[in-house]
Amino acid sequence: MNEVKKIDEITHAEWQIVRLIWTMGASSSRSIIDAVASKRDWKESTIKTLLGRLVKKGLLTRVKQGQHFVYSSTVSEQNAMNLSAEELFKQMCDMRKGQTIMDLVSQSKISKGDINQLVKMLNQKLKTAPDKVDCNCLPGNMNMDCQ
Amino acid sequence: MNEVKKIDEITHAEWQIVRLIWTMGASSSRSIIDAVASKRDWKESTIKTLLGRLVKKGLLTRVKQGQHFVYSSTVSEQNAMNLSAEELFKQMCDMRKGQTIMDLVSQSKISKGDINQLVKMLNQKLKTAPDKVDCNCLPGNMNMDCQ
DNA sequence: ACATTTAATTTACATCTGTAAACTCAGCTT
DNA sequence: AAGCTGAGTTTACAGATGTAAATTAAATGT
Repeated sequence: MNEVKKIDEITHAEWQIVRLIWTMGASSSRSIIDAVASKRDWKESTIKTLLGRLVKKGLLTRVKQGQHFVYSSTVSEQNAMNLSAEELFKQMCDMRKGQTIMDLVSQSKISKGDINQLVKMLNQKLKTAPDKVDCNCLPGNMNMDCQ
Repeated sequence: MNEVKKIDEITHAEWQIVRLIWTMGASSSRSIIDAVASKRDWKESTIKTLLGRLVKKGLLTRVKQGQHFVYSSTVSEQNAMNLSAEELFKQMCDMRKGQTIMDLVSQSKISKGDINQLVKMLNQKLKTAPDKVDCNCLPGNMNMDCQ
């Protein structure tokens, strides 16, 4: 059930674009350009280049819709977010991930519902949690597999 | 009290290097090269280039120690991890961060101590948590400020 | 049909990344 | 003193990224 295609790294500039598409749903380059341009002053060209690259990366697909194309994303926003976060975490020290998660929790707006789920999951996790997680930053146990 | 210098993005290759330094403490390029080479088959040159770039980025400093240099990091590992995670989160949709944190929690080894802290913080946070966090992916409320 | 508008494709170009060879300079050997 | 060594510096080079102008092709107006 985990049909998670390995997402090619999403760059800063690209996030701006895909987020719009996730939220607006399938869209023409026109509406994307307008949406982006209203906030970021990127030239049309720039946005088109980005759209092209995203298609090439496989993060977006497009279908001819009359004269222009309609772009839609191939991965859900939640999936992309999770994968990107996991990707970042993979290259960091195991021992300190708990604290980094603390930091994220403290900095993020989280709904009551999500908080409750989190607490539930954590309590579950607590049952089998180790007293201490070892640092894995030295070669041999380092995750150098990423990338 | 938050003397957090804005960390220049740390790249994949660079993480490998800094993690060693964080763990081994101040080290000569020799020991870094040996440590890395034992796992990754990067040429000495490569590692030297990376060290140089890290110094230029301000993530490492070095002091002449006899004939060679000793490198040490200017930011703590925890700090770097937190900032990098925050950086990534900044460009993502507010509404779904809770779930992404869930995902991270589910994928990460976390010690009992950290879990307890997390639960505590979450329970605290619950008191003032919103029922729903709004999506901020459309221009106007999107965080396009990053970078 | 011809000019104009729109959209997509190609080309551009500086900087950053991954990866490394070549070169240089201060000591160490002999 | 002359060469070897270890460590740092410079140069290299392809692919990724941010940013966009130029070009081509299709659609529409008149």
